Amino acid sequence: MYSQAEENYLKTIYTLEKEFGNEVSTNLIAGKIKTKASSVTDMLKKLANKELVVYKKYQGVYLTETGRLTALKVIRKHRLWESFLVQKLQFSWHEVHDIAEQLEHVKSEALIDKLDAFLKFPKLDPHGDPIPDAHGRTILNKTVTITDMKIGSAGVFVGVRDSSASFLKYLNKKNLALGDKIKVIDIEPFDSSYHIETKTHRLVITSNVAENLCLKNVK
Amino acid sequence: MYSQAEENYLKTIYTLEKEFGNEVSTNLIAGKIKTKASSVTDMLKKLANKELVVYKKYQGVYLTETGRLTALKVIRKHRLWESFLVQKLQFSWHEVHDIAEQLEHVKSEALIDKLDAFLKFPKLDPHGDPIPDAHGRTILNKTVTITDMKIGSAGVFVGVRDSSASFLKYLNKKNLALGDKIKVIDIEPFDSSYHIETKTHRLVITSNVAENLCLKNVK
DNA sequence: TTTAAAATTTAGACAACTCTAAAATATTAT
DNA sequence: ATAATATTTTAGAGTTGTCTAAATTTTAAA
Repeated sequence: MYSQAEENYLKTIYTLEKEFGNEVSTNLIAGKIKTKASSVTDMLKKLANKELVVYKKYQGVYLTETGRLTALKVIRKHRLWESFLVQKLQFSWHEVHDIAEQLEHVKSEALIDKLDAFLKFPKLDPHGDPIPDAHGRTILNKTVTITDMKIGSAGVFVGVRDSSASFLKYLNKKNLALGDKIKVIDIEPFDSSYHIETKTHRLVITSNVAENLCLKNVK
Repeated sequence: MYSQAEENYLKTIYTLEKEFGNEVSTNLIAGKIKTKASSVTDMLKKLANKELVVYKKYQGVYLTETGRLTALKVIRKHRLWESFLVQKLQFSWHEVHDIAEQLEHVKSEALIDKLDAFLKFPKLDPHGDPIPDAHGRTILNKTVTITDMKIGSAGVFVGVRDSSASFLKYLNKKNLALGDKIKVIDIEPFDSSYHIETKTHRLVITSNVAENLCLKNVK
């Protein structure tokens, strides 16, 4: 069994590897986890001793197979709990992260399997991120951001790149929700803002917003 | 916010006060929490500094009003999670304690209130113990154990004194479940065993078992 | 290619919680 | 009432995870 701190580091390294490629630097981890670089170094040594990461001084780390699987298990728990909070307890999607951050460390295989069944084995969490199964496998989730789309094309809004509470609140305010069909009406060359349309309304979003909205089945 | 360790001590002191009366001794706590007496002493000083308990050297502790309320909040969380695990996730009542022991430390008022609503504001947990409301209040739960009953009397099985997994498994095996109507058929004077009857079957239980079954509405 | 800046690691310390062993206090049994 | 025993506390130390400040290594720039 791993400690909460260890699990958090593994999860962080996993997501940073995905985002920035293979070797993850000390400072990058420190930034994400809001701790000091020296603390990160200490922990990386511990994780390396347990063969969860490969660590060479001054050269960053990457996960071993065991480390990757452990990270995926934590992510699985996090996303299942987020799904539970939104679907069953009626939380809004911007409120669930901090709570799931705690729930993900509860130790019990049976618990998470039963939760999975209770939720009818969801494949995506409330932010559109894929939920790994018990073996760490996820469905392919081929998505595209609005900045990749042409004028006139449309797709289904299935996820966000930025899942900060402030961004999610913005989406709530603008009445954009997962599952909505979104069509690109026009792109303003001057400031690269996007004119988009849903079933119920039209609006203008900045490119900043556009590159954080993930769509599927774009045609 | 209090640490997990602090919360566990408060909860333990609360239940020991209920069971053994007001001043709780160091050793009693150590036994319950499976730690050493010296560790308990250290923690009692900390809790006393925070005015959660009143502690005098060599004389045990008792909870202050704040301490009692804090303990009740933890107990509320524990029992709500146990209810969730049994009612929604189909756990059996002997499996839920250790998991609830972890879940009870998750910090979020909103979470526990929404969980309460999701479960339709249950008043008793799966073991028949009362669930405190947000203000620490519980329903009166006047029960009687079988050893207090006369031959021929009957009542509804609503709780257990001993909620160890082994006892709960025993009850499962003997097909005794909360809500069952139980009638005392006979008491054997020789070994004080009890002959009891439910809607579906009759059985003999030792006095040891009898004094751990709580019944309500006994007539 | 040497220097300046940035990133990383080491050394030493601290906080929370635990432990063992020894000392102090309380309880009990004679 | 005193001795023996049990309980509780203190002192000192270990573990995990964090921090600051200083030293080291890498990277980027002149």
